[in-house]
Amino acid sequence: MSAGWTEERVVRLRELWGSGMTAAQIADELGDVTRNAVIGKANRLGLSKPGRPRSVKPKPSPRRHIAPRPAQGLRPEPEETPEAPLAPPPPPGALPQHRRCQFPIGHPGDDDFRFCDHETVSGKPYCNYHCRVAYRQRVAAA
DNA sequence: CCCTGATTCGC
DNA sequence: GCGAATCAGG
Repeated sequence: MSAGWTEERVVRLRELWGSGMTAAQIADELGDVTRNAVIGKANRLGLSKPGRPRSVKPKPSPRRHIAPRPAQGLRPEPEETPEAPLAPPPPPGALPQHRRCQFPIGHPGDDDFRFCDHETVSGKPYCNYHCRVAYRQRVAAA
């Protein structure tokens, strides 16, 4: 079964990728994807560092042949993350669990891994800050 | 030979 | 858009 790249999974990918996790680790964490899929998706998202622009390749015809691709050149840089929520989350019991931001903080599997726990915005599973992080590209048009 | 991310290109 | 195959570097 292939769970497509839902927004939640994309968000996890972004966080994990930025957290210094390797593609293999991320793939294992997300599950149901290979590291190639993770890297491929990361590339499409505009992540990935232009450190090694692999270009010089004869490309004899290992698979099939030509495809009129005009090259990709520049890719849009992702916006910088907005202001981080420095304020501490509400104390336990101050909010019902379903009103707490479910955004993962830290490295999954790590000892201090936890969730954001700030108050959520509306019906969203995340707080104001993480909604912007999570749904950055969405809610644009119009 | 193991791993890493990056790119290409058929689907 | 997706991801295996492939590449290139450590």
